[in-house]
Amino acid sequence: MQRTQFGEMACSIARTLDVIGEPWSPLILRDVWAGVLRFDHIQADLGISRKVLTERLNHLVEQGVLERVPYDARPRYEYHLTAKGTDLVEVLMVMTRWGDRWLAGEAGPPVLYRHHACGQIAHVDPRCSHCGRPMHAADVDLLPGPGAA
Amino acid sequence: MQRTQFGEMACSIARTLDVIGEPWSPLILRDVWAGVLRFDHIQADLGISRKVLTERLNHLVEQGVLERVPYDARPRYEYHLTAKGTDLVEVLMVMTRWGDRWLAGEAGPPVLYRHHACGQIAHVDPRCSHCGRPMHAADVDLLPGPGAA
DNA sequence: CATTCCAAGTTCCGTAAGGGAACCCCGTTT
DNA sequence: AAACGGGGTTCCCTTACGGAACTTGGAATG
Repeated sequence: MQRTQFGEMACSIARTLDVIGEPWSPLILRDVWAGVLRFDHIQADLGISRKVLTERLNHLVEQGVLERVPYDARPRYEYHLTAKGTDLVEVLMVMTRWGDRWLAGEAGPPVLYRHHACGQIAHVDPRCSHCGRPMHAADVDLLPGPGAA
Repeated sequence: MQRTQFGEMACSIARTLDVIGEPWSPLILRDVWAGVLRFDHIQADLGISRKVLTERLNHLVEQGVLERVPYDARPRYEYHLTAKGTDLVEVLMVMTRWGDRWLAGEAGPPVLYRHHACGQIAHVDPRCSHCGRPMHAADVDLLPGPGAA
């Protein structure tokens, strides 16, 4: 929806919302990450209207998060994650962690992550890039950076 | 906007979007996290319409992410993060990381995080809760969990 | 050669949600 | 008694979503 443009704000959260802030965009990325790559498959999996799916895919391609890749001599296309898009999946992984913890209820998480490096079922844990210790909301101060308005 | 309800899907991402998927919600959380706690202050800071701000705040309170706290004998209220909401800020921190990396450009990040534990300027780094090594999009397999549909 | 098939969109319409400005309520200050 | 100020509510207009039907372009079928 988003009549207001967030991209101009001096805030990386707002700018990120300009890319994936519309409803459906994160779920489209999730599908592509999980291997649901084609228009009709995504449409059926999500139950999204074809019109809106077209808009979202075009936007995500314009933003460099997805790329449109032919998979046949006929005009047939798949959507793949770019490096920029793959990086964005970390946001989804943290959302998954939160939903698992606060919304899954008795049934438990719908999806589990198995970490390649250790082979264990695990979840993502935010840590400090400098010292490696946990880095949660209360563990940081916010300071103006070089790109501050 | 979101006529489609995501909350019923067997997906923690979709369920999380039901809480903070509408436009503005993440920015409202950001403001509260950063200490902008009152209706008029949030409204002025974001430039959001008062009507939509009322709706979003009510929704976030209903979802248990914010709480409405009186700060005066007069009917005056602030919004504070609950434990559930504080946990959700981790999603914002990862969004910040992504926006800083891919969208900030020459000017650099608008905001810096200083980690209390080490005192250094740093960013959040997703790691495996089991082995502590990096955990990015390509480092996991997705498996059906106990709450799968 | 004409018909059917299919993926991938595009078009159209009705409805619901956002934007903006004005208004309201209620306790306080002057 | 009048003005003030925070925290909303109401109204109208415009835009975006949902859904279904239609289109396009190349293959496969008969």
